[in-house]
Amino acid sequence: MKDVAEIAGVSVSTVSRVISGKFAVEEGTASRVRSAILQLDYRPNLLAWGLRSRSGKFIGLVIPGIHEPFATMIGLLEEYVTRGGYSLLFGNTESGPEKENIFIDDLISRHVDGIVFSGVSEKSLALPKLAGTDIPIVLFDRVFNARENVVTVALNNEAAGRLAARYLVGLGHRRVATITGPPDLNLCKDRLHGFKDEVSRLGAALDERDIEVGDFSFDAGLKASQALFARKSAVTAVWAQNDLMAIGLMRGLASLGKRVPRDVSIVGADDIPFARMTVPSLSTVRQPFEAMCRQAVSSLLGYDDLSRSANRHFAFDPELVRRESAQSP
Amino acid sequence: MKDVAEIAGVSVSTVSRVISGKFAVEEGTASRVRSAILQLDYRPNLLAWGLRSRSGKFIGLVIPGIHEPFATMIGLLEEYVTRGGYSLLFGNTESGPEKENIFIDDLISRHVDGIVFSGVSEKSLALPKLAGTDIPIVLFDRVFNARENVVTVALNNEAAGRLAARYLVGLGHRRVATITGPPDLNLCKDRLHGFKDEVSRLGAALDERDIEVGDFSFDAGLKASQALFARKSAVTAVWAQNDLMAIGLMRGLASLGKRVPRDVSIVGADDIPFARMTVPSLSTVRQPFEAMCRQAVSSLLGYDDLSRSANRHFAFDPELVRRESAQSP
DNA sequence: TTGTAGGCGTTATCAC
DNA sequence: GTGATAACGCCTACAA
Repeated sequence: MKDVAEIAGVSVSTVSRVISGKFAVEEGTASRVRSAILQLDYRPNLLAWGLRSRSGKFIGLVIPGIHEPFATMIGLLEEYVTRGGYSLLFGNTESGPEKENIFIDDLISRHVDGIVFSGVSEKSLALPKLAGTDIPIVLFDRVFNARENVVTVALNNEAAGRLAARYLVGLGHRRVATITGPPDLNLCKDRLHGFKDEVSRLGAALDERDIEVGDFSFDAGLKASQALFARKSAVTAVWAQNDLMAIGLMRGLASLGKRVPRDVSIVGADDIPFARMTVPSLSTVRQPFEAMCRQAVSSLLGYDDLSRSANRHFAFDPELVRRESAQSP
Repeated sequence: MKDVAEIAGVSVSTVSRVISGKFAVEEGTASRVRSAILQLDYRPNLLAWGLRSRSGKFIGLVIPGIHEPFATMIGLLEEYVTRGGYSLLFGNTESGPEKENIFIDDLISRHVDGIVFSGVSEKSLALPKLAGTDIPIVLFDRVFNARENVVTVALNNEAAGRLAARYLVGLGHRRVATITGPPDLNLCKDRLHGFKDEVSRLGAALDERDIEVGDFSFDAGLKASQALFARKSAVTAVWAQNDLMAIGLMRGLASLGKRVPRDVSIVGADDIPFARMTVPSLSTVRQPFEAMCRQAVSSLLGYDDLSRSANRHFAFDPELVRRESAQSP
């Protein structure tokens, strides 16, 4: 910038003003400055800019893995974040709390302007630490009650459970099973509660022994297929709390010689890109990730307004996607 | 930091020295400083640090999408990058060259310490621009000859084609087909050449009309299933140049009533996580992404050594993964 | 071993 | 409308 000023024969302040465009500069000098910028291929130094303005101009993203649906989330968030003129700094905390800790410290040190947080477990060490700072946070898909002034973006999980139940029982299934995610996650409890309640409300049966506990992985679905169907079973339909487990279940059922959906109907949750690619394609309870990510980013960018408003919790309604993996028994 | 110095009763330089640990500091003062740091919950400002050291302490990643296998790449690179004490700044250039341009400018402005580049097309506008800077670059999976001193990490693509051919023909297939990626990408040409050459060398047939041109997407595979098998065909095996197209092909074949592998054998490339999840599971030519990403990062971190050495191009050998989607005809 | 001073590239505040 | 100057938080000669 000093060089630019020299070439254009003006002071650095004038150069700064031309660049920002927020102040009046005579057209003649302005164009001299512009051509000097071009000539030198000058680029502003965001580090220096950030130092002065106390803003790194980026958004941090904390997620517990790169598998779906997180990969989709990363893509969506990146789009909205860059569109807002920020950059995405992302960290995978799958490997444990130490990594999470390091990453959060890094985000603070870099003066991020906001964080989208979706931790592995709900008892994360990071949130209390973040509470000490003034960094805007959005909790994605995880609902805590630790911090009062935190913004929350999540699926209406109970409704998701009810939707799956209504679909399956409506199809005519009388005896259903389910595979849950990690039980320490509130969202799993909510989904299970909605599912359970709606199933019994509609007069169908969900035996306690037909509730398998998984961890949202393909292998958990595989294992559940054994637990549920290795012996003869009266269950004709299963809801898995995410697509990956549903796909694992389908895969396991194929190995067991059971046909989907003829012998067993399956419904997943999320609607990851892969759901339409399987054979049979997977019916699922869709999470509107696009709207959710958009909301997360816009909450971050207009954070102050929100923190003063009462409405800081955004619950999105799930949507049923009918494909091939479920039918009437 | 000023505050820390005040509390500890020392000067800022002493605090700096304690933090860096590179200089001798008396144990007494050092511990006073440390407790002051703890007391104030002080965190160094990476923006200021970067301004002085002219290093943002991060690595940029430019990729043409978040679908597989890029999602896996992101995860792997993030791991190696953070392990080296850097952060990952990533941008998806799927939406076009303007976005790529903006992102690259941002990376330069942020003083990234290196860039892993995997563009959509090989005629990217970004490379020439980057050539003007001294930022270390690693070209991932894309081979250009634009820049002499660029580091390259890629699969041995011709070998991948040969491997697929040997496997399929070895199984007994006499008439094979293939689906390629975008023809303007060198890697696709290389894969095709290897496949073609090896097929004919082994005395099997690959008709020109049985070479479908795709774009690495699921839908391209779907379309190819129509083009190849909607009418009666003598082809009994297909190699798709990536897994996503192979999965699309399987999906299309199922809709056509053809069974895999009984009627048609299929082999993919990449070995994305989903390859083992499909029914039937997908046999494929594996790209050793882990080793490739590790190499990319370590090339970036030790760039200077490499730029002086002759060996700046790393080609990794593919590996055959036998699963269920291919068998003898 | 420790302190002082200057500068990294910006922008904001004051003069002119 | 424009220029000098201070300050953001850090590091590093150089001095003490």
